[in-house]
Amino acid sequence: MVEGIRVTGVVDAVAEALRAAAIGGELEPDRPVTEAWVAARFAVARPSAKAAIEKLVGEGVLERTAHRSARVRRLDADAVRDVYRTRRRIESAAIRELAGERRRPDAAAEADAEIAAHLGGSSVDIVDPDLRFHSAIVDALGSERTSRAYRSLTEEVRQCMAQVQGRGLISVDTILAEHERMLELIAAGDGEAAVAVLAEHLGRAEERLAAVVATP
Amino acid sequence: MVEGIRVTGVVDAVAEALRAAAIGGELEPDRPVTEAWVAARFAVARPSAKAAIEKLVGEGVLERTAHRSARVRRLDADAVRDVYRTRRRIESAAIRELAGERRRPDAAAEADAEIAAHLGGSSVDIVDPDLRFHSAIVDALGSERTSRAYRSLTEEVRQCMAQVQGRGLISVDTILAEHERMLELIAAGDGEAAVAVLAEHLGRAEERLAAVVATP
DNA sequence: CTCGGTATACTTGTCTAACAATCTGGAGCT
DNA sequence: AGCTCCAGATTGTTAGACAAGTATACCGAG
Repeated sequence: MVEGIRVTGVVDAVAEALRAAAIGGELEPDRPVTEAWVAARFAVARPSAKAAIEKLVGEGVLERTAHRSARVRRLDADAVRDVYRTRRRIESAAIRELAGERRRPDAAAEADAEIAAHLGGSSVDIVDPDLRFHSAIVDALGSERTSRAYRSLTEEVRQCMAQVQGRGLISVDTILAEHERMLELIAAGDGEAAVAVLAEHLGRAEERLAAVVATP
Repeated sequence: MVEGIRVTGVVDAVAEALRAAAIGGELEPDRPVTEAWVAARFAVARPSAKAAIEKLVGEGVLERTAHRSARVRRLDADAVRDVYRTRRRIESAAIRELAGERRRPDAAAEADAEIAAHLGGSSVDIVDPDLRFHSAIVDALGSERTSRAYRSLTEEVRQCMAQVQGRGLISVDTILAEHERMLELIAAGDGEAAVAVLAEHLGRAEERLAAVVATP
């Protein structure tokens, strides 16, 4: 049995631990994740391990074909591009709506403050607050379904970051400057300009990551 | 065992049949869907029924709390609004991109032709081609993740249609006219105007459905 | 008559055990 | 060398069992 408090159940606990291992990079891609291995690793029965694996397959964290072992999905350049373009679509819509009401998302500003604390440091440390900034913009819409769609994208980004291990990142200064510019434009009601900054912001990250992912 | 060809497996077949029953309205909301009932209904073992139910819970078709029976989710006015606003966000982004390249989605025009065949008929018959029209616009982006996000929304719309049973629908003429206007504007490269038509188009449907769902 | 606590029935959660179906990789043969 | 076939490994499915939790019905007290 897995350690810790059992709020939900064995299957969810195992799924959570497995997800953390997958997006954290502890499980390298293409390594088979068999039901037996998961069962032994977390000391649960095989059906429980199976259920946890199937849950993650449903979420897209793992991939599997019939009668084959599951494996951590390896993101290629096309997948990275698709993730970032979908991010841009959702986030652009959010920005336009927020700018239309001149509504500045406070949670995004707080995430920016955390990024500012790492000025001059490594960009790896700001992956989390950066994603929190972008998620805050989307969450400001108060739309359960829009946020859910965006969340699955951020998890893929996190997994991608673990895969490239800090290569191809953009300087903290640039990220922070563009974030603040976007917030200013939203507060000023200029949605189109804010969307343009976002397109530049995400487009550059897309290019960098796609290039790095393609060259191991 | 469920009838038909087993391409994938028992669990997927049962899940598919259950999903069809849920979004088709055969399973009314709030009616408990127990594992034992599903197992008996499709002549499978309880673990298989359990897996199928959990798959649908993961997709959001069914909802369940611990140790309680699963049930078909009942959509309320807030849920309908959230679905339609999220649809608008994704579809607006798609329209802007397509209009930017003056790229007219052919599959959407084909769906419109099918709608035209029902002119003067009941709006219930065009639910499918109407959703196909909108999906075609999104699918024209060629983005796996964007399409997947939109697909889950269309399934919720379908379920909602089964729930309201044809009340509060909009005339076929109006729908078709707005569809064709959107395609024209996309081909002309006027994305903003096309988005405005879409907002009107979906906004009206949102209001109608939300009102109908709220009054049983 | 109403309220509250208990007990029971129902449902899900988890595990053990087993066998069938299928895929992979290598041994052996041509 | 290339192909075939077999054995091992892994998943797919089922059966049965017991534990754990929730909701509801029932009964007694006020």
